[in-house]
Amino acid sequence: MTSKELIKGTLRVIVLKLLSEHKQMYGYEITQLVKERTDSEIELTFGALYPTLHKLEAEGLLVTKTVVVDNRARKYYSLTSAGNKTATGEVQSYFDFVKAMNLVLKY
Amino acid sequence: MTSKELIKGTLRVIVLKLLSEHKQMYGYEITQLVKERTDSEIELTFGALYPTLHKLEAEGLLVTKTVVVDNRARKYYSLTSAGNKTATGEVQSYFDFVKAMNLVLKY
DNA sequence: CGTATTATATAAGAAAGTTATATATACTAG
DNA sequence: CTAGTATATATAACTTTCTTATATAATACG
Repeated sequence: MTSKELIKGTLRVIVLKLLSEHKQMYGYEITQLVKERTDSEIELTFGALYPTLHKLEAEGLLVTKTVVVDNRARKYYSLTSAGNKTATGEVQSYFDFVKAMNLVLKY
Repeated sequence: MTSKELIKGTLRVIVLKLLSEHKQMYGYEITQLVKERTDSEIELTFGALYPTLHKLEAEGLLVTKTVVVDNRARKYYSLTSAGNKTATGEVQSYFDFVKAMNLVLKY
């Protein structure tokens, strides 16, 4: 994982986007998908991921459902309709921000 | 200014890059150049900028020079050679991170 | 039987922002 | 002539967000 500090502010967007793609995901699954897609360049930590998920839940953007799989409790997170709208908006904001950054850094 | 939270982690890169382009810049000038280049999408706050500049100074990446212009003290910041090397590296890391983010978000 | 992998979660601490505040000059508009 | 805007630097209090450490527990592999 190259840049640890750059993840600041983007964790929320990552989570919203992945949950908008999948009907439901559990925490560990989210970290593994990010790791897989980025060839280990971005590795989410649980200490950052769970507070983010809990905050999204508190905001009413996602709901949870606990299921027992292989004798282990697994907690699934899925976006509400408000969560899906927010996801679309925040992904757009992220790309707008990257465009703005390009204007600053391209010289 | 659209996305306030996304600036987290990128302020340092912005400052390093702008200072690597210009022999010297003062704080206000940095905020104005960012605002100008991004058509006001990114507006740096002084409460974030000055601590960042002071941290870079403490790390030996920049040096300061105070000059009086129009009866007002103006503090110029300029990168050391170590600062220039760091700037190149951190700008590269930023772009690598954006590429990784694209891999996560492009689906 | 110990280590790695899978799996969730909290707590303490650090880092990096935001917002508010203080200070001060110069220019512009009413 | 004075109130507001622009120029200019800086600190302090506070909040958010992330890192690191810790606790817990089952399964699989060797």
